[in-house]
Amino acid sequence: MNIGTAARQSGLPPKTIRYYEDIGLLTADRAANGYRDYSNEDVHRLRFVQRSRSLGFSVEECRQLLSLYTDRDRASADVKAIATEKLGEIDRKIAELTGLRAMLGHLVENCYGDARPECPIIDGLSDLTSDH
Amino acid sequence: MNIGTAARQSGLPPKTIRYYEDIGLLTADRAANGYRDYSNEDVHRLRFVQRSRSLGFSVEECRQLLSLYTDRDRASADVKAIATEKLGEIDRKIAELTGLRAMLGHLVENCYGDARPECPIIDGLSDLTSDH
DNA sequence: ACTTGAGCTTCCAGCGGCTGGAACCCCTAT
DNA sequence: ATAGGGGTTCCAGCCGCTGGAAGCTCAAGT
Repeated sequence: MNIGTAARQSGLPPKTIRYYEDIGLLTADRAANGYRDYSNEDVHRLRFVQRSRSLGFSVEECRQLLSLYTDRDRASADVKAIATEKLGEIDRKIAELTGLRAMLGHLVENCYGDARPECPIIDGLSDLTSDH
Repeated sequence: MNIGTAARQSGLPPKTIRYYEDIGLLTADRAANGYRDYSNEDVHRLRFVQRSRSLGFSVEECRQLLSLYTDRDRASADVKAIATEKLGEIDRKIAELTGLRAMLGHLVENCYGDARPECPIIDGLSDLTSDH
């Protein structure tokens, strides 16, 4: 199967698949004409990476997960450790964004948003400690 | 005031301040010896950018906000429009992360995390549609 | 048989937002 | 005089792609 088909089936753009090969994440066979040739198993791995990426794993983490995915004898604890760590990161990001949201939301709420120059948002960005 | 002092007072690393000057976000005077020379007003602007960045505004948005900040006659509606748009982005990000958190959390919860190779996380990454 | 157009190949460059490092200059204290 | 801790420039690299150019190959239509 050519890269375009593999792309459609995995949900990854061809460019990205080539990039993954470039960085040694996933390799593919080559057909006689030099085209990359993907097996169904290759497509499974591509989908696996696509999903892992969309769940917030970095490419390096995907590399680890992929080797755990391939190693049928790995301990589930190894996988869980990576996933749990990522869960913590996601939680931290959510907390951070929630804090930002509260702060920015507060500023926006207090801004009349009319033609006048008085603007609590600008004032707030100038000095977040004071009361707006 | 030298760049190091401005850095300490604004909360931005000197490298970042030079970078901002490079991309034309904030310029500084030069002293006779060629050193950048920051006024208190410059430091205010640096802090303003630092805060805007930390609230999730892109550098380009900071450029807009900065010109609104500098323009004492601007309408607060202009500022509010940018901030409200950003608020929407933050909300979308939070929603996305919350979804990820739920999915990954579900996978992690169902994984024993022991020495056995059975692993719902790996299975889930292989095929998110099936039941784990 | 020839052309067209889609799809494949490689390689190089650039995005955003810094950050590290090299090589050099300047200022102050000892 | 010298040592250090500033400052200056410029170039390169991080991550994870993405766009584009130039050139192949293949299948379909005329």
